[in-house]
Amino acid sequence: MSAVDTKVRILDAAELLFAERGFSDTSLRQITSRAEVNLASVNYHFGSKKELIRAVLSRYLEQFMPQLDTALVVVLEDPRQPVMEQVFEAFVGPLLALNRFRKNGTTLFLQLLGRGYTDVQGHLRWFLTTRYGVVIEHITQAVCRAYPQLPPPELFWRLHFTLGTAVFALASNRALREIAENDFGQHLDIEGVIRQVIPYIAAGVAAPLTTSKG
Amino acid sequence: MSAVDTKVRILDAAELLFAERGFSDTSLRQITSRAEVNLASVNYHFGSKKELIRAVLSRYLEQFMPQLDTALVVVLEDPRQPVMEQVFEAFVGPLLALNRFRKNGTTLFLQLLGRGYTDVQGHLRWFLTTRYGVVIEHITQAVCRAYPQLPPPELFWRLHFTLGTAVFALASNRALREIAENDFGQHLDIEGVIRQVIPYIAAGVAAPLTTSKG
DNA sequence: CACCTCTTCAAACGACCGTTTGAATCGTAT
DNA sequence: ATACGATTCAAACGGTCGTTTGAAGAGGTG
Repeated sequence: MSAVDTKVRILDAAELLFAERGFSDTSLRQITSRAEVNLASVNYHFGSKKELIRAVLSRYLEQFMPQLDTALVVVLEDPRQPVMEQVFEAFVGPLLALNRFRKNGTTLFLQLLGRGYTDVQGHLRWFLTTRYGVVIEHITQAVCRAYPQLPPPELFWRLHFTLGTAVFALASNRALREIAENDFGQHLDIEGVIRQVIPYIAAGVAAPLTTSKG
Repeated sequence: MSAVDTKVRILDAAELLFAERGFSDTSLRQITSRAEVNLASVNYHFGSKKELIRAVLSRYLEQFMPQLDTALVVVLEDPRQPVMEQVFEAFVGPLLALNRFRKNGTTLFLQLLGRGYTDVQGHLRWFLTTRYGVVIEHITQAVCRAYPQLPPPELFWRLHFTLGTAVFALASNRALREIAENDFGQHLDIEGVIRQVIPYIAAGVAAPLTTSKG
C-alpha cells in the first residue's frame, strides 16, 4: 500500500468517526481499525491526533471556501441590489459540490463544522480567523448589500444566529429526515433540507428592526 | 458535611465543567476536585457518570419546563390569534428565571442543552421524548395558532431550525458579547441577546412559503 | 457506653488512551 | 544483488479514565 493511500484511508475513516461521535470520543484505535491501517501510522503521517483533526477539517475547507468565495464575489460584483435569499443561495452550489467530492460530503462537512465549533480546543476558529477571514468579510458585505439599513451590531448577531441554524440543523439532518418521512411521508434529500432552511435564514436575517428598546 | 451538601456541590461543579468542556471531556476527578469532595462520592451518590449527567440536566429541565409550559398554555388559552413573536416571548420569562435559580443559569442551561443535543449518548433526547413531550406539543400548537397556513412538514423543519438557532447562538453568547462590545461598544447581557434572537426566530418561522418546488 | 446506618476516604482495579520504539518490510536507484 | 530511505508493524510506555473496595469517620438512638 502506498503512503498516499494510507493517509487518505486514515482521513476517510477519521472524518466519518469524528462527524458521528466527536473528536475526543473517537480514538485513534477506532480510526486505524476502520481504515485497516496500523495504529502508529497516524502519528507517522500526521504527527498527532490534533494535527489529524486539522487535516480532516482542512481537506473540506480547502474544497469549500474558495468555491463559496467565488459565488459571493459574483453576488457582490452584480450592480443590482440582491434580495436576501440570493445571498444565501450562493452557499448552495459549494455545499452540494461536496457531495461529488465525497459521499455524503455535504452532511459530513456540516457535522464536522458543528463539532469543530463546539470543541474546546477551537480548531475551527483557528482556521476561520487565520485563513478564511476574507470569506467571512465577503459574507458580511453581501448581506449588507441586501439590507443596508441593518446596523452592524444586528448584522453581527444575525449572522451568528445563521451559522447556528445552518450547522445545527443540517448537521443532524439524517435522523430528522427519517422522522419527516415517517410522520409526513415527505422524502427529502440534503438538498431538500437546504432548500427548506434558506427561506428561514433569509427571513431571519432580513427581519424588521424592533423600534422599541425593550 | 451533610450528604445533601455533597450532592449539591457535585452538581454545581459538574454543570459548570460540563457546560464549558462537554460531558466526556470532563472527568470525575476534575469535578470532585473543584467540588472539594472525594472522588468516590460521585458513584456513591449518583451511581455512575452517566446518571450524574442526567441529574445535571434534570435539575434544569425540572425548573424550566413547567414554567415554559405554563407560559405556552397562557398563549394557547387566549382566544385572540397570537403573532409569532408572542409565541417565542413565552420562552423569555422561564429562561431568565434560571438566572435567579442559579448564577448564569440561563447561559448554563442553554450550553448544557447544546452539549446534550450533540452528544452521542442522546441524554437530552431521552428527556424530551419520555418526560416533556407534552411541552413540545404545546410549542407546536402555539406556532400553529400563529401561522395556521404553515403545513406540518414545514412547521417541523422550522421548529428544528429554531432549536438550533437558539441553542447554538445563545450557548456561546459570552465570547460573542465580548466581540460585540469591542467592535461596536454594545454592552449586552443575556437578556439582550435573547431580545435580539426573538425577531430572527419569529421571522424565520413565519417566513412566507415558497410556491415553487425547486 | 455500644450499636447501627449513612457517608467519606485513600487506594487500587482493569481498561483504554495517545504516543514512542525498534525491528521488519517495502520500493527503488545504484 | 545491494544499499538505503520510506513505510509498516507488534509491542510496549506512561498516563488518565470510571469504577470498586474495605476501612475509617460521623451522628443519632437505645
